[in-house]
This record gives sequence, structure tokens and C-alpha cells, in this order.
Amino acid sequence: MIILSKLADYGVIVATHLAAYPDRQVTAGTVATETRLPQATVAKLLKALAHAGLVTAARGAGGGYRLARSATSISVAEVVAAIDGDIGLTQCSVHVDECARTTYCPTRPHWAAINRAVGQALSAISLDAMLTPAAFVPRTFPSANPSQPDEPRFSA
Amino acid sequence: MIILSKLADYGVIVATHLAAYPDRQVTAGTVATETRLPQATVAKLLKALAHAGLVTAARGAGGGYRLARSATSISVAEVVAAIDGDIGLTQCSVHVDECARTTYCPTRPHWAAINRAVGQALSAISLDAMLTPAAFVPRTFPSANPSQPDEPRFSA
DNA sequence: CTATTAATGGACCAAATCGGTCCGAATTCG
DNA sequence: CGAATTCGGACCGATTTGGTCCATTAATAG
Repeated sequence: MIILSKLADYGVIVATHLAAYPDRQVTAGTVATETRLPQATVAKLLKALAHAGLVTAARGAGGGYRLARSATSISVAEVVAAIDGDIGLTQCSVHVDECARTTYCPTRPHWAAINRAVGQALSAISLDAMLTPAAFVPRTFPSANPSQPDEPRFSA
Repeated sequence: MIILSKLADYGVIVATHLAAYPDRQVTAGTVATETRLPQATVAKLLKALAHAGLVTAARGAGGGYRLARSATSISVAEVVAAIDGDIGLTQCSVHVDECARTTYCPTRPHWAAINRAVGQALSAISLDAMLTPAAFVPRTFPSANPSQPDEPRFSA
């Protein structure tokens, strides 16, 4: 399974690209060619980012996009949320009321905690951090089953 | 956006239900009625879990499913992986070779770390832990931007 | 030995979502 | 003032997902 949609992935690339050249007004087409991504898709992504207030848009000739805030103050989580909507682990995380078996489901309370962990992992990295070549290493979780023989793979 | 697919969510519910009654042979139909989930879907899920070796299946009259291992030694991550496949954050996480712009993409190395964080968050909780009424509280991550005014919501 | 029960594997269909394209509104420059 | 340019939003096709069903194999009961 893949957690981030292709669009969200591209969105982070685009946002990071903008972060690399702060205070430069760039058109969607320019970003597309520079990032080697399809033009129409980049345009759509920038629209979503603008709608979320992460980038500012200027129309007309000589217009374009630029980051609304500093690269250090924008997290990856915000970019993803701007494109794919708010992050929730499960269906009932997002639409709480639509789950008919809320009363029977013993698992639901536990999702909240995992959810928060994922969210914080994504919030912990700013666009600025994405630009640095060295990888950010988050603090690891304590494993509930340390001597587990075959853990599922989490490929990088 | 929703991280876990509905099927994976249901899968955890089913697996947790099995964990609640260890060493009891249950048919797919029984699990379906007891969990209030659609029968055909539960059957499909149990097939997948059996294929992954998480549950053992017995055919014929008096047959059914049961957990292959103890509830404490099966993590939520394993259940999810059994249904949705191995967990990867982005497309290129799973199919590394299919990303044509690997050389241009500065974000890719960073995904690995986030990826690992998500995976460990899911591995940290066993089916046994899912049964306990009190919520498990994972250790929180350090935030890269502590004074962030409007973080995206991570609904529970 | 036969009938019944239940998992297994597969094909199959409908619906939702995703990725992508197009045209219209707004703005700046000549 | 008008034409070029660029964002904004509606729209559409295709892949994926969620879900169902049937034929087959296997095991137990009578």
C-alpha cells in the first residue's frame, strides 16, 4: 500500500522547489519544466496550495506563485493536507458520525494515538529541512514486540 | 486523506475480534455477524489473513479460522500489510526503479525517515493492545516548528 | 459412502477516487 | 484600449477499490 497519493508526493516536490528559490515569482509552467513534472498537474497542485494559503498567486502577465511564508514555517504535513485533505488514519477518523458500529468497535479509541504519531512525524519536517541533503532521522518508537521474527517491510 | 483503506481497517477489526476469543475456531460467517460487517467482505479478509499466515484455516464442517500466533505477537502493521501490501509512504518508496526523476528529486531521501516512523507506529501496537480499553499513548515526536500557528488537524 | 458444511480461488461488477485536460475570468503590459 | 498571459474552476476518462458471487476442494457427520 502507498500512504501518500502521487499528487501529494508531487505537491511536496513542487513546494520544496518553491522553497529553494524564495521570493521568486514563478509561473506554473516554469515550475513544471524545472521539476520535470507534467504541466497541467503542477498547475493543479499550485492551485490547491494557493487555496490553502501556503503560496500566494499573482495573475496576469508577469504573474506566478511564491511561498506565502518562510520555508522553515511550512511543514510537509501542511502541504499534504492542502492536497489530499486532512489526514486521518481510518475512515471513522475523518467522518466520525458515519460509522454505524461505533459502539461495537473496540479498535477505534486506539487509532487516535497512532494517528497523532503519523501526523507529528509529518509535521516534524519543514520544507526547509527537505532541502538539506542530510536525511532527518526521527526518534524511533518503542516496539511492542521487539523480537518479532518477520516484521513487514517498510521500504524507503 | 485517509491512510488506511477501509478494507485494512476492517481487517484489524476482524483480527482483533479473533484475538478476543483465542483458541476458538470461528467461521467467517460467525465473525461477520459478531462484528456487524458484511459477510462476503469478512470472508475475503480472512482469506488474505490466512494467506499471510496470520490466521490458520480449517476447512469442512466444524472448520473455521483462528489466530496462528498469540495476540501479543501480532502487530497492527502485519495485519495491514497482509491486506494492503507492504507499506510505503510514496510511489517511489515501493517501486524505486520506476521513478524517472530520481536524480532531480531532492525530497526522496527524506521520505525514508518519515516512512520508518509511520511503520514503527503501526508495529508498536499488538492485537492484544487493541483489546485493552485504555488507549495506548505513543511517545510524541519533537516538532520541527513548535510555535506553528495553524497546524493541520489530525482528527481522531 | 453420501450429504453437508466451510474454506479456497477465481472471475466479476459497480462505485468512488485519482490523475489529467480544457475553457473561462482576471490582470498586466504594450 | 486590447492583446498576451496567467490563475481559477468546471469537467472527464481511467485506474483503483470495495464488494459480490460461483465453482472447487476438503473435512466432518450420519
